[in-house]
Amino acid sequence: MSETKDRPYHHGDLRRALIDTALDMLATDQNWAFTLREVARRTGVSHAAPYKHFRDREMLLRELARIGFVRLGENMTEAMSLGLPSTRAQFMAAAQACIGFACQNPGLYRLMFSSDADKTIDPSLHDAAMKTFGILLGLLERGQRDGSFRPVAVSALAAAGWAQVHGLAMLAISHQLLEEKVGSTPVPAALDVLLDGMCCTD
Amino acid sequence: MSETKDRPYHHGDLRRALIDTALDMLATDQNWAFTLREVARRTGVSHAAPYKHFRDREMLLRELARIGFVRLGENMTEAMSLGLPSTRAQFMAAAQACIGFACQNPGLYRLMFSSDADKTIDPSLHDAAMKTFGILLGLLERGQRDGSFRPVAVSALAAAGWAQVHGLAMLAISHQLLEEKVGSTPVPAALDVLLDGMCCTD
DNA sequence: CTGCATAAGTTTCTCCTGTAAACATGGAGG
DNA sequence: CCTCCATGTTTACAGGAGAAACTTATGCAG
Repeated sequence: MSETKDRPYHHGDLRRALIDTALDMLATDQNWAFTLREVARRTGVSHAAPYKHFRDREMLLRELARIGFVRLGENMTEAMSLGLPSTRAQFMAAAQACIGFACQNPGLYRLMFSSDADKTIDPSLHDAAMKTFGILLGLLERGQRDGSFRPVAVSALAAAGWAQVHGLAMLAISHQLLEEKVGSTPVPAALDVLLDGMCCTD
Repeated sequence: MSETKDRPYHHGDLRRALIDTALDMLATDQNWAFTLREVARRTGVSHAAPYKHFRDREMLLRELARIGFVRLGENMTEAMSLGLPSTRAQFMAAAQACIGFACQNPGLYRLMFSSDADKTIDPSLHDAAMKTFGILLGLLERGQRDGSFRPVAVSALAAAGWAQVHGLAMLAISHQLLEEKVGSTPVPAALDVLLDGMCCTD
C-alpha cells in the first residue's frame, strides 16, 4: 500500500485495468471472441462496471484499436531508427516490423482493421491510424528527396507501399502464405518486388 | 405454384435458401453482425431449422466464404478474358476486379479473410481459396513465359501481387484510402508502382 | 469533524443469441 | 396402406449486451 497503484479508490484505475486485460487476452487467446463480461470477470469487477468507463463494447474496442495503431507506429519508428544505410533498407525494416507486429498480435491487428473499429465514429482513432500511416508517408517523401525512390506521385508510392505491407500482414495472420505457393520467405521476396518498382536503382 | 421453387417438401431447398438469404444480407447490410436466428427469420423458418443443414453457425459462415472465393475467382477470370493486349493489362484488370468485388461485397470479403472462416477446418474452403489464388498464379506464370514479367521466382511475384491486391481491397473497404493521403485514384496508381517492379519493360 | 453530492461498482432485469433435446410431419419405399 | 426418416418446430437453457436501480466510499463544504 504505497506507490504503484494500490487501488486507492473503489478499484483504482479500472479503465486502464480493463484495457490491459483486454489487450492481454487479445494477445494470448489467438483469435478470441471479444466479450465485455469476460474482460470484467478477469479484471475482477462486476460485468456492469465497464459501462462506467465505456459507453458500450465498441467504444472499448475502438480504444484498443487506437492503442494498437500507436504501438504499431512505435514499432515501425523504432525499426526505421536502427541506422540502416539506405532508405530502401529502412522501408524494408519498417514493413517487416509492421508484419511482425501483426503476427505477434493477430487479434489486435485484425481488430484495428475490422468494422468494429469504425474510424468514422472516433476521431482519435482516425487520427491514430492516420498518424501511423504518416510514418510511412514521411519515409517515402524522404526517400524521394534523397533520390532513392522514383519521382512519381508520392501518393502512388504510399498507396502501393501501404497496401503491400497491410496485405502481407493480413495474409500472414490468415495463414495463407503457404510455402508451396509463395516460397519460404514471402515477405522479403514480395517487398523486394515492390521496391524494385519504387526505387530508382534496381 | 409450378416451376421455380414452390417448396415441394417441407421447405424445398432450405440449405440453398439460407445461403441465399445470408449472402443477400451480407451484401445489403454493409457491415452486419451475422446472426443465425435472423437468417432463419428472414428465410421464414424456425430458428432451429438451420441446424439440420449446418452443424453450427461457423459452418454456414465457412460455406459463405467458400462461395465468396468461387465468385471472386469467376470475376477475376472474366476480367482476364476481355482480350486485353498485354499480360500487364490483364493483371491490372484482374486486380481491379478483385478490389471491385470487395467494395461491392465488403461483408463477404471480410468474412472470407476473417478468423471465422478458418481454412484449417474445412478443406473445401481451403481449396476454393487456393484455387482462386491459383488464377493469379497462372497469370503470373504465363506473363513470365511470354517475357512480360521479370524472371525472378514466380512465388515472389505471387506473394507481391496477391498482397498488393488484397491490401488495397482491405484498405478500400475500411475507408482508409483517403484522397488526401493516397491521391484520387489510389488503386491503379498503386498497381502501376507494383507492376513497374514486376515487369521487364517499364 | 460532520455530512452530503457524486463518481465508481454491484445487483437485477430484459432482450437477444447459439445450441441441444424433444416433438411433429409429410413424402418415399416396402 | 403403413412405417421410417429427413426435415421441420417447440421448448429450454446458458451466456452476452446493455439499462436501471441500488450501494459505497471519497472529496469537499460548512
